[in-house]
Amino acid sequence: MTVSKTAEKSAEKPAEAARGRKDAAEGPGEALQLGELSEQLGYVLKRAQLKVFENFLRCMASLQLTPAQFSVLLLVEKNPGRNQTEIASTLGILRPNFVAMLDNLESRDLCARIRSTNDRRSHILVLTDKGKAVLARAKKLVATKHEARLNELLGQSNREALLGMLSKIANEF
Amino acid sequence: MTVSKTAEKSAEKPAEAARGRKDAAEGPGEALQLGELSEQLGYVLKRAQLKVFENFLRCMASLQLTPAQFSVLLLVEKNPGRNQTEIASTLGILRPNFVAMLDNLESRDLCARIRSTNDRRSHILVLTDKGKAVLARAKKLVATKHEARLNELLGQSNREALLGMLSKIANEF
DNA sequence: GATATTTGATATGGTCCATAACAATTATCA
DNA sequence: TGATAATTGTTATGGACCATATCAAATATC
Repeated sequence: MTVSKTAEKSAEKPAEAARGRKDAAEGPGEALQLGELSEQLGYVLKRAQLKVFENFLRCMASLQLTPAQFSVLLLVEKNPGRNQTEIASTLGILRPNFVAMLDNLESRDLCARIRSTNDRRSHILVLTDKGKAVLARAKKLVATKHEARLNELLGQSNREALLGMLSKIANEF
Repeated sequence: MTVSKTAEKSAEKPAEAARGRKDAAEGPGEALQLGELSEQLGYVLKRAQLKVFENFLRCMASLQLTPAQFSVLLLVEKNPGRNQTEIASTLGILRPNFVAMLDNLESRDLCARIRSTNDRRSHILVLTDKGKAVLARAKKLVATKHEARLNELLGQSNREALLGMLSKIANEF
């Protein structure tokens, strides 16, 4: 069995795992030198992203929503009446991979596919009432538990600066 | 056939893909609203990370090094004589998954496993001469093509601030 | 009306991540 | 000392995510 979406274990905390065994027996001085690694933006970026997702999953454990699912619900709420192709591609999800994702959300009655009358090929996406309610609760959890923790760690203005720089990288790099 | 590590196509540029088809026929106004999504740190963080890795792979195309492989070479160079468990866990790689990675690097004669004389269970890791040479070239490519581009985009001081905040998240979140 | 395109879907394969289990070796301690 | 436990590298395996090819139905194009 594997840990499902809501992973709790995460099996390897980078720095801590390296220590912890030999140290007790051989003394303190066995920690590896990260060296230039800690200056590599890609490396640190990846590490930070994993931590943030991990925390997001913990905060959302009660609602069982992954970051990707949360983003779909947000986007459908903001843009009701769009079809699968539009929603998927805006999120960078390939259409084939979006099918199973929607199957999941639809089976949990969070969103619904509706055959379009204009174009009977496409499925219009909308949130169900339950979907809207769950999303509302999810937003609150994210705001009070997740983003709040980041503000606490970085400070409000730093957090905004960080967001700005990341957006710049995401859009202009 | 799939595109190997050095992906060039990347199949879905989030925002651009959504437009591009209907637009030409139906006019401009069909872009989806990202809404609160663009304020979600996790979302933007993930997007930025993908862009950075993508650029890294392009810069390293001539050396065929992935970010993960680069990090292994860097760490082994900085900490010669450590065994697989130590190197892997410092990088957050699980030992079983590290085996194939080392098989690859070793088959390309970039690093070598040496049976330890102290503990004949463990394999000491070192860079080969070729490994050192390749790593040196890799560092130059990263500095001149990859990190330079980031400096250009963000500015030196912003880039450092970004790195600091990401480190904080990676270590203290 | 013949041909091409788009949409949602299926099948499939690759990569990465995580767990269980094993043989060889070493550590522990009764 | 010798039985038991723990560690190292490894294999096997399965899940999650990503990417491509292909399909039938519907629509667009010419």
